Amino acid sequence: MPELPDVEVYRRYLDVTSLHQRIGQVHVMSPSILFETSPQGLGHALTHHSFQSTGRHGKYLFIETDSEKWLVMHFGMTGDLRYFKNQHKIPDYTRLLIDFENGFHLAYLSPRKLGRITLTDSPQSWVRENGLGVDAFDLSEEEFVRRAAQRRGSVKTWLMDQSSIAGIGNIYSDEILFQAGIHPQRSVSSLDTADLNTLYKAMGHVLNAAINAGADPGKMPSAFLLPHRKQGERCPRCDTPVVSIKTAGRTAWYCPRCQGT
DNA sequence: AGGACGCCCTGTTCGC
DNA sequence: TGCGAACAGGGCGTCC
Repeated sequence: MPELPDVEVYRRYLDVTSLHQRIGQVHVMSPSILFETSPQGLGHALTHHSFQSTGRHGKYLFIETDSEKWLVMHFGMTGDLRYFKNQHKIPDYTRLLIDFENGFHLAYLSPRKLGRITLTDSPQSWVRENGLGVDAFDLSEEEFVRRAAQRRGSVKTWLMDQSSIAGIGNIYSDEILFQAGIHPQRSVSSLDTADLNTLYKAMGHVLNAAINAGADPGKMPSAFLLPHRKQGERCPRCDTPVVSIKTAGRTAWYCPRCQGT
């Protein structure tokens, strides 16, 4: 789930559940998810401190503490956050568990352990040092067009390139291209001004709509391709069977009629 | 530079 | 029904 809309939903969830509460113990169930820190490092940064605010850049979630450190979370291909009271029912695949002194807990879930957690002093520096591009929501149309002009290769690969635009993954790149009526393997250089304008608008529309749907596939607008990304499904717009191709190491789903061939 | 590919993990789905 | 293979919404390194 964890592309920009999903991570934004997690961020808002943290805001309404986990801020300004004194943290007790921190349990690292799977140390392999940590990088550039250790269970001790996490404990030192969090225990007896509290979360103050949250931020997001692309698919990364940043949580400010009152210990000078920010917690950085990434969810890989699968992941979730869960705030709950009953300690006897720790969710499956909990890799990090944070106890609050009010009796509640925050669990970071990562079934495939492809998620990563670390600490940083500054999200801005961290984003820069890790080569992330501009967040998809902070990208103006002018900058979008400028970047397109410098880009070669396929449009889907570009949308998914975190060092160019941060936040868009396989699912939402498919959705944006579907809404824009552009084939995933079109080269960026073949897009004219009108195409880029359509694509930019589709990007904003898709990401906003997905967040408003709580990033829940079942609540997406009916004109979305997202729930139909599988064999035997049909285009929600023209009823043509959807097809898939392998590209950029991922499976792209699209409508051969609405998006060309 | 772009893209294909293997790999990291493990649960779910597919195909025979 | 059963079982192994293929696949899954990410990202990194390597090779061409």
